[in-house]
Amino acid sequence: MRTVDPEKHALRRANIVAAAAGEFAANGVDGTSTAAICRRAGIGSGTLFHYFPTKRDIFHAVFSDDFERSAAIYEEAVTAFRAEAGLELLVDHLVVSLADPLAPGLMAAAVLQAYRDEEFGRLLAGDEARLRAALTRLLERMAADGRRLAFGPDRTARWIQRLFDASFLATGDRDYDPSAQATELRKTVDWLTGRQGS
Amino acid sequence: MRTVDPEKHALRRANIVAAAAGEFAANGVDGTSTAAICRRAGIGSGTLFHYFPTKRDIFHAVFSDDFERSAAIYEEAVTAFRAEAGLELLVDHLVVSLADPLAPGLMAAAVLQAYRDEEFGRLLAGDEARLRAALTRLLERMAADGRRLAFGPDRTARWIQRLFDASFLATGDRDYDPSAQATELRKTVDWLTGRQGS
DNA sequence: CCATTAATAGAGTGATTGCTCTATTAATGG
DNA sequence: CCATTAATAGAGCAATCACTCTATTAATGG
Repeated sequence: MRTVDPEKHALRRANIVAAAAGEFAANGVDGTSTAAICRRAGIGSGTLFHYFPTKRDIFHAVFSDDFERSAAIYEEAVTAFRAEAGLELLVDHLVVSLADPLAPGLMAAAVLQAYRDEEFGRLLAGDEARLRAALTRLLERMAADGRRLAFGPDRTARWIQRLFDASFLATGDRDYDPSAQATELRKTVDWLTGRQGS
Repeated sequence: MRTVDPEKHALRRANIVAAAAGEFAANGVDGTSTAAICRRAGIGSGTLFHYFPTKRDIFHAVFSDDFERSAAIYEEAVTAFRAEAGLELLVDHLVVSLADPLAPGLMAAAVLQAYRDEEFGRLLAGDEARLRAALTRLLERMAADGRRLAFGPDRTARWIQRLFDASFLATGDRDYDPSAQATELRKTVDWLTGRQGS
């Protein structure tokens, strides 16, 4: 008999996913050929389809791997003792993910895919909903503590999300300035959440 | 001899562009086949390529037609007597274009295309730059009139743009509420531009 | 050290792609 | 009413696509 080493298998799988992410970010789902993924990953097509049944499944994997990690952070933020600390945890997480150079391309590819691929749409909506739920719960607590939010907790949560969505898109700009962006992002979030300051 | 009627020609061309826009918004550039455009426009492939040399050119036309109309509005806004009125004109224009149901799909398609198609990248960057220049000039005048902007004029202009970019993406959501969205958008712009109020 | 089977490569396949070419129709000017 | 040519359709083509199939290698457990 020969058994499968789950650790080695996961590693090889992750290597393919990483190569695919680069291609998808640059060319979108339909613009990426399975041959291009193979070339970048340094494998043959037989190997690729040994790990994933279809190209679509590779695309799903790129995101669901990431969403799992994010869900853990959302959970942690909600259970924070101070609501402010929880919000800060979420904002930090988002600011960090802004640093990923693949982010704008992957985001654009995801928007298009969500239209045509119902399963992927649900995947994406799930992550959005989890983040919004976490933000909303924290904002509700802050409002109860006397913070004057710009809008209701749920709508303010949406705006924070939207702000980051927009920033993801902006990271593709040639003159994008990460540190100025992060500072301004935090200041805007502060305004949305009614934090005192200049 | 037989001459070409420029008006009829433009009309037929516009019909193809409209059909193509719908396909591109739903499936992206690579996900849209020229056959699909023909089907939707109700024409044969021979006709399609009689009006446009390549699929890429059709995609460019979808945007450059729109950018021309926008450029005229930017121009009008900058030459407004009161800077506030000019800004309002721009915001109104953006809010109106948010109503286009194709907006989020086209935006996603555009982001991906900009990576791989240098000419299109310049086209897109040109419109962005024109809008930002108009916003910046108006904000500079407002700052000189005593308005206290959230950031410098140029960076505030960027944030206004980004806010709308984010809203374009949001219009794809199932529970998108246009009127609440517009109200909140204006309130956020008011904050960014230091307008007094609640 | 052998049986088993996971891992891999790459040639091959039918379907689809963007686009060309040819033929036909119909509108215009004289 | 005819010559000219814009407008249109659709068959056809080389290239590319996602994916399958077969063969080979190499790692594991007994």
